[in-house]
Amino acid sequence: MTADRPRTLRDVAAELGISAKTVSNAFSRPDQLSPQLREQVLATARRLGYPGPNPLAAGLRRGRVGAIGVAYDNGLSYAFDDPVAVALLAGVSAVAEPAGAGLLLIPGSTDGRRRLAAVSGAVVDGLLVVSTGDDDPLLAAAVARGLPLAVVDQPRPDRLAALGAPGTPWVGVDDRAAAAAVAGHLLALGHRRLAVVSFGMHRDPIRPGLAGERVQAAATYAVTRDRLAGYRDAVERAGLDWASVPVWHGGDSTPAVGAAGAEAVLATDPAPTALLCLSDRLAEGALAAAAGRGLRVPADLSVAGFDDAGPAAGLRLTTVRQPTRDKGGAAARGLLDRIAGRPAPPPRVLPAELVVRATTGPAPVS
Amino acid sequence: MTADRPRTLRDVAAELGISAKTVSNAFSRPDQLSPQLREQVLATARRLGYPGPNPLAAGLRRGRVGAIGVAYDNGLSYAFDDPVAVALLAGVSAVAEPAGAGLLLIPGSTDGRRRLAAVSGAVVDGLLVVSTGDDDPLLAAAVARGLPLAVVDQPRPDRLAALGAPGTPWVGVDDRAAAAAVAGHLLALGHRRLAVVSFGMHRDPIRPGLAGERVQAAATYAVTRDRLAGYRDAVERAGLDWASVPVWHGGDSTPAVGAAGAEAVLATDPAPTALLCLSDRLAEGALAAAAGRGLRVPADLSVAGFDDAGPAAGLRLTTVRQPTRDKGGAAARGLLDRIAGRPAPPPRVLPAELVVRATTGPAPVS
DNA sequence: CCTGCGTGCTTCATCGATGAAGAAGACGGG
DNA sequence: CCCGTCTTCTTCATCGATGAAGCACGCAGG
Repeated sequence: MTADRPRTLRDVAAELGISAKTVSNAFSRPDQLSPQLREQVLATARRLGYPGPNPLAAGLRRGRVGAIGVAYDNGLSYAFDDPVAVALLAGVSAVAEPAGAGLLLIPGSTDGRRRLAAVSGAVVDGLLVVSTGDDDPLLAAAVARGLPLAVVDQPRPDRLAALGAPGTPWVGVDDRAAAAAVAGHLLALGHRRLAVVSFGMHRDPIRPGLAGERVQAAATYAVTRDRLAGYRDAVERAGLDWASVPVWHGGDSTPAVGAAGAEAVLATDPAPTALLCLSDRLAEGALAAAAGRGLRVPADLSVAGFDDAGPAAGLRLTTVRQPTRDKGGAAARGLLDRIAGRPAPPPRVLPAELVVRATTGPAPVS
Repeated sequence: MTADRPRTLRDVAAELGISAKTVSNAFSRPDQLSPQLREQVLATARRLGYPGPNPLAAGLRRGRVGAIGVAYDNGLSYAFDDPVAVALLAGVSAVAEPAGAGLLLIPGSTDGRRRLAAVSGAVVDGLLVVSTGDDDPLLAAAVARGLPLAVVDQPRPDRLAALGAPGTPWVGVDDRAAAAAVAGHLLALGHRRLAVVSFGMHRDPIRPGLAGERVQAAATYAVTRDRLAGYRDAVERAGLDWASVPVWHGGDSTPAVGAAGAEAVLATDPAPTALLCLSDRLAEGALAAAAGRGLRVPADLSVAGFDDAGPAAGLRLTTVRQPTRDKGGAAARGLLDRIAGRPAPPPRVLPAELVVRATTGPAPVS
């Protein structure tokens, strides 16, 4: 039996009585040695069961490993359940794959320490940070790595500069304008009693409930903040008082949370005639809650979402279409540019548009 | 200005006049030095902008990088579009994440060389190979790495043993029995003219069309082979001739391919009254094709899928429910076991069950 | 015949960290 | 007062490869 210790370059070199470097060249730089010797080296490698240069060692020496890391605000497991996250990853991989780059999905964790350790310890050439809060230490850890970085959605470019990462490729949409558009749509339909169902405003878990203006302004998620600001813009433009609009916020962007939020705001008095949900998944839950209460949509209640992902079309949901896939692609491209030493592209605001479907209609004549 | 060269352990050590090893310990083994010194080290590290031990170098020395690789038969980009693949990844990540392991999605490529290079060069502690053909060099490359391995669906355990990887954790379902169950269901409904719409039988792209028994038997995808064998079992058990059942095969598992396949088999004479699709996505396309032809489902045509993933429930599709997510989870667990040096779990056949919904019904009385 | 250059291979240092083993001082027990 | 043990830190070798530079040889040109 042969020794079962993993083989190295030196083993192959020793077997043939040549230098290790030549064996290395046989694998990595075929032009550096004669074809005959190369064949001989490869044959010997096969015979000895040498799997080719250890990528880890090669990576250390070369300073490249051929992978980009994706750090997601929430955990991975959550990411795969969220159509928006999946679409984003699809966009990232569509760009990374042809470039030959692997995608390292960095594990999240409820334990903050481990969460950061995963970022610090990721074996990658660059990091793609997706949608984190303004003060998330995850981002600080990413910046600390000193690796090329790219950011999707949040924090915003100005915040990135403040965090010591100016010139970081950034991709997002104009959340504020888009939110104003949906709200404006509902107001134009005659709705005067709106309510908002939002996901979390801060990373830290909160007790779900109504959020006053103070809480809203203090939201560390820029996306949340801006969408709320957009709703507010439209509401005030219509001459209404933002303070009279109940804004409920819960945890993650899931149907369950959306349902809970809808229940909560529908219980307020006077009851709203239209719900502005910060995501389609929340809207999905809101629709379920409405159905549970026997409310007809849109006759009794209008519901609007945000994202236009996953089942939005199937639910005939009025929402904002975000080019989620493109966001991933553009961010990946920006990151790969930085890795290759090319200049960082400027922050990129992709278009978002209102998509009116069947879940919004004229306000009921109460 | 400080020099912008990345800092290393030695820089920090030199700054404090202590050994590099002590700095290393400050980060990795806090119990090995006094708390005061540790604080001092960390503070100095912060001050110098040292991002903590280089994961690559640490990985090389330790022989661990904290990530598992996922190699998918088709490319990544495709994977994110396929609900089955996404569910599988969700299962994998649900297990990997709490274990603190990252998920490296290995890029595919149309270029065979690069495809293999990506596997050979992946910086991981183990490889999860998902659903490859029996003779796919990808698998050989994975085996050659000498890393812990786990396989989902195919190749089957016997084939793995033949490839020099006996004892590899394997997870799948009994495709043959499950396929026999769907086909049996249709036969019990009185259908006598069945047709099959299949995805590819080999990795190499083929011209879509009808596949004779010879081609079927030569399929290098074990899953395809077994599902066809299952259909055949049921057909012959019902006293029918398998050779009279048109079996169409195309490329990927997509609605477009399914629609093309449905068109093709519906054009045969006598036209089938029931379609057996090898996946839900194919079935999705088949339903669209049927609608396009003005066929009522299931009055005029019954359609059955396989997987019970994604929109199957929404489409009210009769199908086979596979525990896709659990497959991913079990495979990941098996792989992590191997990485941790624990014995490999035996091959695991998870349950699959027929789910009858609204797309299958009694054969039309022609 | 000498110079100059390209080919093919080697030597050496290095990438950045960590395991194993060891030394210096502190401390407690007999 | 001495010895053993613990704590705290150090030294040394090593993980497996590759960039840079160098050496030897062959061949063409003057």
